[in-house]
Amino acid sequence: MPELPEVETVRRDIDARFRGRRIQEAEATGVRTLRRHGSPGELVDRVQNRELIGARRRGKYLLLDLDSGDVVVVHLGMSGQLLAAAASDPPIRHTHVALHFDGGDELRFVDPRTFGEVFVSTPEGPAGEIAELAHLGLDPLDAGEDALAGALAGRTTKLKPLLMDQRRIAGIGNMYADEILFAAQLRFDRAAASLNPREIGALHRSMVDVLTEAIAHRGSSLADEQYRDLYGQVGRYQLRHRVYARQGQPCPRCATPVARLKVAGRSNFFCPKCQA
DNA sequence: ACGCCCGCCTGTAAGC
DNA sequence: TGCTTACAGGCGGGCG
Repeated sequence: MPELPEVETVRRDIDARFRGRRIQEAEATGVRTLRRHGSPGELVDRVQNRELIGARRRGKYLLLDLDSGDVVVVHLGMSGQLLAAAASDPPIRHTHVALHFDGGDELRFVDPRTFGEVFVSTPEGPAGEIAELAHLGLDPLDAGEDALAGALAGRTTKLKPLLMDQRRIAGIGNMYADEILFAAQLRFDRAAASLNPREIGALHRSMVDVLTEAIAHRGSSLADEQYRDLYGQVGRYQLRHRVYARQGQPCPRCATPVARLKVAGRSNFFCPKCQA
């Protein structure tokens, strides 16, 4: 599922390919994808004849800045893809939005499971805050160790749910949470407030290292997942996963079989020996 | 106010 | 072999 590294990979590719180009025409057909709008036509009206001036990221959200000041906000959800296509390419099933750029190519939002969404927003205030994203917490790549310690302090929740709580830290999902916790040698069900300073340091270092490495390898694509980059290519970081979806395989640190434990219907992968 | 759980959704794969 | 069922999980909302 697309998390921070996948969204960042797509962001960089969109910025490189479409920045400075004008959206000549837009098609929006996915009612559920455009659920924040009264009708899909609202999005069409606000993006047509606008120039894309850059792509930013906030957590797992992709922000496409237009020359009107509006921002097209995209969340890939579980199965969303943003794909560059030529106008002559055949249509793809589950395409909910298509932006046709000058020069003939297009950007398609494809999402079978429709957990993702697309909407246009007008930033507010001097900082350009997007009201719909105001709930998002720290970006893991910007936050220092002190900020992470602050997010953990006094929390009664367990460590992994906190890492995945977008209001605290924005961009980490189930897959990278497990990889980060393995790197930090911490169990998913540790009480968040129980970490000592050394453990907080390890968690911070692991969070930055894992996410940075994953971006460098263009994200993770798994067999049962849908992630593809802007050009339809899979990522490579799944080849470096150490615990996620690797139950029964040897821990790369101590060779103990990786465990899988379902809690509240969600899978947790970890080394029962290395992580405490 | 916070923690926790459910339902949304469809392609894939396991199971009978 | 073919059909049914379980599973994957981010997020919003409801509940306690």
